[in-house]
Amino acid sequence: MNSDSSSVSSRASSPDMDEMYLRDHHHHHHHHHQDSRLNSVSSTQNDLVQKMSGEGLSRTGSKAGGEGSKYKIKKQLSEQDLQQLRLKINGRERKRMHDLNLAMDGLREVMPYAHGPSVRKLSKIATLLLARNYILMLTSSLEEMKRLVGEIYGGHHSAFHCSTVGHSAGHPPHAASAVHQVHPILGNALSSASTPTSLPASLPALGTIRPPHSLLKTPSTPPGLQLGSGFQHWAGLPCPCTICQVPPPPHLSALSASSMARIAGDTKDLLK
DNA sequence: TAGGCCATCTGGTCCT
DNA sequence: AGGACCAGATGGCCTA
Repeated sequence: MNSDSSSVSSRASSPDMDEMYLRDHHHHHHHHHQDSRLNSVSSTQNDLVQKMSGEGLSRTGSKAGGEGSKYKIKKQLSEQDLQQLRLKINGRERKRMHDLNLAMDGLREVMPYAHGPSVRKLSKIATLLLARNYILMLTSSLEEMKRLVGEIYGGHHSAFHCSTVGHSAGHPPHAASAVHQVHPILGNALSSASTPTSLPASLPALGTIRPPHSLLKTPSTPPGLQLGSGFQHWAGLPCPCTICQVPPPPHLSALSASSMARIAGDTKDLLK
């Protein structure tokens, strides 16, 4: 869907909008709302009043148009200055959003789903959900790897290692298994991205995946997902001990690959 | 045509 | 004061 009307300045209006505005708003009116708004900021105060009173506009309209005090306050500035300021602010905001979209593209690039010209780009919300689940999957894979490595080298070292370095010492006993519980249902969470109401039911154990918007708006990680000191260790400095430097056995790689394939496969639901 | 996704504008708020 | 961040509103584009 967004393959061409992508987030990064693929819109016809993005990069040199300021110039366009600067040129256009003096000459003719566009039917686009952006232009009309700019006009309202600029010299055509009549247009402003008309547009504000015409329809129940948002707070944008009601505020500026309601009493006109804004104009009185800002009248100290010349209208040219006001317009320049608006353009400057708009340009900054535009750039900010473009940078955000660039970061989103960068995230898409590293996500395990099929890339290609024929594949529709993940939506933003789908990208974020997939990234989250991908991280969970990697975390669980890491936990599993640690567990298997511990089995290979015997429980003593494993226990000693973990308690010494603090990988899982701070975890409640179920912490790792909780992550493991996520693993089989990552796909459900992914495939449910477009139907967010089904998400909580699909993850009863954690109860962490919420409808997209509340998920995105919630900065704090739910208790069930807090990865604790162990995760910080693994995600940060490399562990100096020998266990952490043992390469994962081949069957673990296969496991990761299959998981990735599953996630990538589920992505198709998001790409519908 | 309805709904999803998006870019943009805009004013408010917070931070430096 | 100026910039960053945020959320609401709006309209365009695309797809089912």
